[in-house]
Amino acid sequence: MARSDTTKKVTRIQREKINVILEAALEVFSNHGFRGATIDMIAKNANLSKPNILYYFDSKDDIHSALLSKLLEKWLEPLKVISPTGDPVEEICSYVENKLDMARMFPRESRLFANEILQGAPRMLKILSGPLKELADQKAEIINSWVKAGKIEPINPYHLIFSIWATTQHYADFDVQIHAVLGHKHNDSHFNDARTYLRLLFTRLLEPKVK
Amino acid sequence: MARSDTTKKVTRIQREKINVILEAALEVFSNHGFRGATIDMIAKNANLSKPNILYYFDSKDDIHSALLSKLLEKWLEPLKVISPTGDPVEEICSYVENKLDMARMFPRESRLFANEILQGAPRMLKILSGPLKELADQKAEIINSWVKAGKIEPINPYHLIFSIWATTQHYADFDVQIHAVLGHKHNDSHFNDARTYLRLLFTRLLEPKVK
DNA sequence: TATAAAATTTACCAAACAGTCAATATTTTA
DNA sequence: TAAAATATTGACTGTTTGGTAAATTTTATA
Repeated sequence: MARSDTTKKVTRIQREKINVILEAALEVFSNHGFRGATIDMIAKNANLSKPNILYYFDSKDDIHSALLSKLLEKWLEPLKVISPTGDPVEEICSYVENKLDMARMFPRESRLFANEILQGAPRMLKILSGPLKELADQKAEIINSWVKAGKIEPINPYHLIFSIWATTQHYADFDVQIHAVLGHKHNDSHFNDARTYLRLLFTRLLEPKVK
Repeated sequence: MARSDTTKKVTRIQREKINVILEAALEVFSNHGFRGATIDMIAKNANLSKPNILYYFDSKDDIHSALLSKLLEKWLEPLKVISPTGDPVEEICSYVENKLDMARMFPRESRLFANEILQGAPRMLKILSGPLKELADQKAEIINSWVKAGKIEPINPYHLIFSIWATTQHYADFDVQIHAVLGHKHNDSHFNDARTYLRLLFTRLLEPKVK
């Protein structure tokens, strides 16, 4: 068991080094996937020796799990914020913008997530069919109530959610492709266009047609 | 150099075994990524021995490359089909449906692609910024001409294309998540809902508003 | 500042893995 | 059907990698 897992109090050094390791691991795992990452790569990135890494974490798996659970809360937060009392179209568009902001500001987290799902989510299946599903169900119900009240056009709420996830995370996960197609490198300027485009996309979808 | 690469003619057995190997490799690479896959896994899947695999392909890399280049043509085909002379909204919606069909029928190919892009496309960058960019540029121009002619509402053509890629491939790449959230397993029934939803999404976006 | 606790490192091990090679078996063809 | 070409395999090699153990250094504390 890793030093930091005992019941004894956490030292200053432990706190610092654990953060350094997780930061380095996020970099490595998000760029290479779980199997493509090596403890040595993480160690090099963290300026620590491999055994030193394993002094703080029991195993490679352990580091990866720590990252995933740390990530989850942050990842679900924007969806939680959707409120049944707000203006429907604005609630959805704000959600889209929040997710897009996360893709821009936390692309490594997005790719860590994508890597995990892509490989069949071996370490996350329970979370997906537990907390994530429950949250999605809850928000789908809100969306349905908006449809019933005639506040937005009728749509399938689950597929609406999927399309929001897909379109926003795409800018982080497929970043390389986007830069290749747009033909410019090393800047985020396309995020402005993306925001405008996505707002239009979802506004047109949802806004009730005037009769 | 692998036996099959010589200039001599390809035998029946070579043709058959190469197909068996590529099929097995697609299964393994798409589920585990390049680094997560092993030649042994491919061999087991193909009912061949590891050295036998390496009799037909020089290396693991070689198998992977063969898969990627085989995939590319099939992957770009639906985009090529978009024609400037057709009805704009229908052309786009058909493209969406074709891409969605591919996600349903060739999820492994989609994941192989996603894995590659997610890791920074080390073996595909040139194709992305070459043929893919050119094709995207060409289609973006068509879309722009439709906008100028007032046949569709003004939108950024590149981000339209990105959102089509994102929303359709999502059903293959994030399959596990979708099944977890929808709470049913082992069937494709949600693809019907997805088709309806996506058609609505892009129709509402593009259809010129009656004034 | 002496001692105990925590942190770090050097030198390892064993398993997994990509790839080789020589021997053997099978298929083709003359 | 015999010789030649092709296909397959078992046994192997060197390397990478996750992880360990024991010794050493650094930090905290009494």
